[in-house]
Amino acid sequence: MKLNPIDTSVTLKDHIYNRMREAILDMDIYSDDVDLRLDERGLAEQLGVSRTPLREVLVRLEQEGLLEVRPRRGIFVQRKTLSDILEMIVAWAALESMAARLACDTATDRQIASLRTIAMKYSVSKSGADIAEYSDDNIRFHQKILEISGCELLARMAENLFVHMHAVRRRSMAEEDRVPQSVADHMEIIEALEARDVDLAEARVRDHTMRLHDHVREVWTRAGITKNKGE
Amino acid sequence: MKLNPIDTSVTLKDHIYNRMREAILDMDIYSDDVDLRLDERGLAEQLGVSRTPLREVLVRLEQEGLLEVRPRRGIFVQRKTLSDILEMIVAWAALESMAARLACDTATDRQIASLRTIAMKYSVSKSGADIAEYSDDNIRFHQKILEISGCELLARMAENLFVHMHAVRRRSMAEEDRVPQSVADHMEIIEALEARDVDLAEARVRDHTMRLHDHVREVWTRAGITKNKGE
DNA sequence: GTTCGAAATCTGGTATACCACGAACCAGCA
DNA sequence: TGCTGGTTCGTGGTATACCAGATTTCGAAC
Repeated sequence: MKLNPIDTSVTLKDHIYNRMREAILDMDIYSDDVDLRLDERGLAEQLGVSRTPLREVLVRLEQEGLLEVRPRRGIFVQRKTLSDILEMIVAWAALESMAARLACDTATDRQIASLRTIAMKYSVSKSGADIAEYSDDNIRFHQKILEISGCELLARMAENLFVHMHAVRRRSMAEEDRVPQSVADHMEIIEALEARDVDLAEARVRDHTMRLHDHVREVWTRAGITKNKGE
Repeated sequence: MKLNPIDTSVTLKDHIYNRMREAILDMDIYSDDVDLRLDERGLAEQLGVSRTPLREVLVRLEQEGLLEVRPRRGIFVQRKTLSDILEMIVAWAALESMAARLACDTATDRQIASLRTIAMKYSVSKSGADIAEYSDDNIRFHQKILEISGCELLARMAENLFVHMHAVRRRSMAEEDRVPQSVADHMEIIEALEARDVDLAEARVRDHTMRLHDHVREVWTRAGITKNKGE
């Protein structure tokens, strides 16, 4: 007989955190008619827990930049401004380009090969693939680079940034016509990694991400979203 | 008569946070005989507050990597492993080298000149200056680069990393003989920025920080601190 | 009809009490 | 003496109650 230890470390707080995070990310926070205000007591009741653990979760979500707690005023889901988004992409580029450098030195051939598996998926079937699916694989590709860098901190920090990209996607960040370019970029990145060319790999990763940066700025600005409140 | 509005947004929690953070950073967490365990009730009593706001602060400090809360076990100040420290320096290098790129494009001549002010201070009087003081100015120099990049997020993320460098300093990270090299590096960085040479500035910032990385690895390893528990 | 202000009410902030898990201790047995 | 199992105590986790600032509402005065 064999028993696996039951995981008692998963506390109520963790469940609340996951639920809340999920719920927030699922919100269409840029729609005109959403209510960004959250009712602490109401949430606690919905979740069937008291305010105390909920509040600790809120503190955490606030630090991650998903919420804003205004004392005596209310708790609000944070709308990212264009400027916020752009800064996050810059930081992302910084982290991932460094990861590419490290990967050149430390990643195994097998690990680099695993990138191909992800990237190839769409070089062949890109025609019928829908954007959402590509977007997921795209993120996965970038996460993989961070992973094979061997630097967990870089990966973790980038992960926190990726979270906020969910909302951006809704605003038509990834149009269909960008997919071929993106796929091509990925291939070039892989080649640089395979060649163990530190500077080239860094540059290609950075440029790739910064292209997204410029694109987002273009699209959002064109859509007239320049004000700070989102729209 | 003019009255500034009293800042009601500074809540009790903020005070607790500052106190706690200060106290933790002041601890010599690598000494053999320190007690890394914190008593929640005891702290609350010392601070003269109840456990509730304290706990929210603890959640925050945990997320910042200063504490570790083990359910039903206790709250512990986190000792950074050598590997943790090295990863933080890598991430720092990533963020700051990107900041240098941005600064080349966007910083004003005046802003770059302000770097000289900080850097020069020790090129002339480095003889009698004590390490702690240099270390502070060193951090200030790097913060300034992040600041003039114009990207607040980069600066904020780096700031979170710098926090953890306090403890590192205690472990003789900044020996006297490294100061001249450091000062020289700073000057070269400034020159690259003045020349608006994006790639060169990035490389010099990165290399400078990675030299620290290698140095720390050297020193800690030589001291026999390879185990995960600190020592 | 408009404006001003007081009171009711809603919100997050804080304090307190209770609960469940874990660790340490101790008694009883082999 | 050494091991086992149960009890106790200490810890963090959770629930609840109360507090104070902020907002809203509504009525009285103009």
